[in-house]
Amino acid sequence: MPELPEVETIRRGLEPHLTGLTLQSLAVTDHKVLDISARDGKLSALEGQRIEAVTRRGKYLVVALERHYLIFHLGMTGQLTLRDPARADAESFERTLTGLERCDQHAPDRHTHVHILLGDGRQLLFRDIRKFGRVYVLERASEQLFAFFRLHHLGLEPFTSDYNLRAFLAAFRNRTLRLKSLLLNQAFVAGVGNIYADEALFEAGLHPARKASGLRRAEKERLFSAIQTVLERGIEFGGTSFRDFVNSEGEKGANQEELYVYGREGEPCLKCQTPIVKTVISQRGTHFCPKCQPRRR
DNA sequence: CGTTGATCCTGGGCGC
DNA sequence: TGCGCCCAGGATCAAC
Repeated sequence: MPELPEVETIRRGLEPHLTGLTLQSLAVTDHKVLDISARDGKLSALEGQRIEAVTRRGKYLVVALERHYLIFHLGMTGQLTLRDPARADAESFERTLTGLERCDQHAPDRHTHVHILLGDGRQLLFRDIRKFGRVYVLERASEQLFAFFRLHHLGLEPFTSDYNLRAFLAAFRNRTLRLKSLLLNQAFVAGVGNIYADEALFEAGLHPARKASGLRRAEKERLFSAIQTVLERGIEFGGTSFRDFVNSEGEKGANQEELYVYGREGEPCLKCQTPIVKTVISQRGTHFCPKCQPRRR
């Protein structure tokens, strides 16, 4: 679920609340989600540090403390929510709602693996049903973050000067795989996952099974723009909530209503009415319009 | 070096 | 109602 637009939505939700607050205490209840290098007691060193910034690179969310970085990757089902125990609906997660009552907060449950208590009494909770998510702790020395991103093979970062046509074209070098696989590779463009890969290929009018090596320059240029377009739209609509994604307030996004191909198998293409086709490419469900995205150019 | 496929988890939906 | 099976938005690493 959480691809760049979802992580950015969470980041924007957290940043104004977290910046300036103190991380009072941190408890990890399932150490599987904790990166091995952080399991040696480095955690207590975080307590008492002030939160200076909340940033993002690809699908990684970075909380910059005074002397450390606390990094979250949400995997497939990860959720990072801000909870105010003093709020009226704080406990409603655990009881039956009636009438117009709403519950936008997640009370901790058996899937909540990291509990962070903040200086103002609120909590930052990391919850992840499938446990594919990870939490990393780095010392905040120069180059540490850069090395972390290099270790995780992160490629071009959309919406930065990093993401320019020259670099994009260069990233096609020695690539023979299919377009869908290329887009899922974080070493190509960081932050694109299964949903936005399908949407970007539709936006660019490119068949997902075409080889990266077979694209003309004009087609690469279309893909370059399309990736930005679909990510931008995803952020604008607050992320895509198919199953698990919620923002930092526990609310669903609206981008699932704006998708052209993902999850629309058999439904008419919104541009040409041709039924959307679903196949499997590199073990991932792949959706496309056979008419708008022809196999041969 | 690039690419492919298996694998880590849990829960929901579906068919029987 | 219950059970088994398949599916799910990600990243890594062994093997080719």
